[in-house]
Amino acid sequence: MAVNKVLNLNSRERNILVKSPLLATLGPGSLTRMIDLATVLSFEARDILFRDGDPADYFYCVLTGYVRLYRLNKDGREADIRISGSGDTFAESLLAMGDSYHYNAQAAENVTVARFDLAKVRALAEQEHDIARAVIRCLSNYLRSTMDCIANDRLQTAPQRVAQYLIDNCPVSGGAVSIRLPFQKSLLAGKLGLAPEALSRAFSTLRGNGVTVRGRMIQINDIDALRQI
Amino acid sequence: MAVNKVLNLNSRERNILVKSPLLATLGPGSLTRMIDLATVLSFEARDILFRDGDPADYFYCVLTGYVRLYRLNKDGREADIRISGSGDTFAESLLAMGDSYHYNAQAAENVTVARFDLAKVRALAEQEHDIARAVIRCLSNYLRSTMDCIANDRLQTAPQRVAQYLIDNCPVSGGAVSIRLPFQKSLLAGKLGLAPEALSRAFSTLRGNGVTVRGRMIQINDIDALRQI
DNA sequence: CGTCAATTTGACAGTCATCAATGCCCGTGG
DNA sequence: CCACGGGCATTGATGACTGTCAAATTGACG
Repeated sequence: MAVNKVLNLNSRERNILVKSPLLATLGPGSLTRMIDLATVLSFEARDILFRDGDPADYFYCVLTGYVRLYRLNKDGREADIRISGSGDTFAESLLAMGDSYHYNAQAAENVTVARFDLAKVRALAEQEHDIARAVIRCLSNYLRSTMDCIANDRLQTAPQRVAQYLIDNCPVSGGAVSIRLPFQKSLLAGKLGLAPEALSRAFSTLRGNGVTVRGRMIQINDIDALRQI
Repeated sequence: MAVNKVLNLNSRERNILVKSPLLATLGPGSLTRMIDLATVLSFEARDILFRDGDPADYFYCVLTGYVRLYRLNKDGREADIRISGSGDTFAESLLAMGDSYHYNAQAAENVTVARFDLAKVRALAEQEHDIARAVIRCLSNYLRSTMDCIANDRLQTAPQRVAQYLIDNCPVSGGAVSIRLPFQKSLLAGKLGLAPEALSRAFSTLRGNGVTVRGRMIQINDIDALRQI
């Protein structure tokens, strides 16, 4: 498994990295030092980056594709915790503490990631204020969105979660739009805490609210109508 | 509402604060400066500390009692996001960004909290490495436990969640134990993402696994039996 | 255009929320 | 210390929602 190659950091990848939330706010010196620490890896769809409980020496930043973070119960059933896309970091919370991963990470499709040595970044953050500040920002953002996720899980039904997702990912604020899902529906289902069948039925329900689905393309007649669900 | 008095920091409160995750690792200088920033407030049961959307100038650390963080859907239904107890901080993620709260905070019982000015702590964290490091630690811990919460919500049934809670809060690792719940069952229900009735029924189910409930006292015949659920 | 995987649809069961009624605990005041 | 009251917790009945399994259909991609 986990066929991956170490690659050189090409300009496109470097560009994504520089714009990622973790690095975007750094000064020139810190930025260079961080980029020098980065190793680019590529994984094929379904490859496992690491498993729950594995000893942890690295954290990651997604460059292209999507990585699925999930956990298993003892029956082997999977539950997604987060879907990380371009620019997102994961396992960064190990910068503070901990020597093993607390969830599984799997490439949802062909993926390239930047890998950072935890100990080296930890040391760097001790020296450079702006790196510590950036880490705090990232953690705060993820904490906030994770808390949002709990609230959504506990308050909203399947159609409401899907409507919410569409609203949150609309380029415009009102009227009619078309969206193209950036990944498979089964991945979206997991992200929303649903079985794929439940996502499909939620879309069916939303058809009555002016939502048309054809493959990955989704047409929305009236965004404001979705807010009322 | 929100009847509260500003109090001086007495020695017991100071002691709790010094042992809290946020302050426990600080050096003498930073510790003093942080404590000097703290204002102690007290709230009565059901008082609202702040509401979702309120402009935010402070974050908090619980000294005594429990504070409920929750959000509302548009029908007015509530969902708990976290229950903060002694030593726990909340709204600390606003140290990085944001000028308003993202959830409601309510005293679950009579409560005393330490309040910190966000801007001042932000400035302090810029100067003192150990404060930034402590903030990173706190955020990492909360992020981890919040991700755990999502996984538990999505993977476990009500009796499993309750069993998990009992296991996590057992002073010993095996055999028979008695636990006293630190708060009302309705609060535990919310913490576990359940309606109070569902918690009650989960306890009924666990009776078949050697769990006896009388008021806040819970007797467990065999902890290892709970792990098998 | 064909093949395989992804998605949809149907049928069903299980879990949990909700509402209502009853019983119990806990803190209050005597 | 005991009695009392009000809120908390339990229990029953019911329904909504979603997970699961299986089969049919569609879509993606070579």
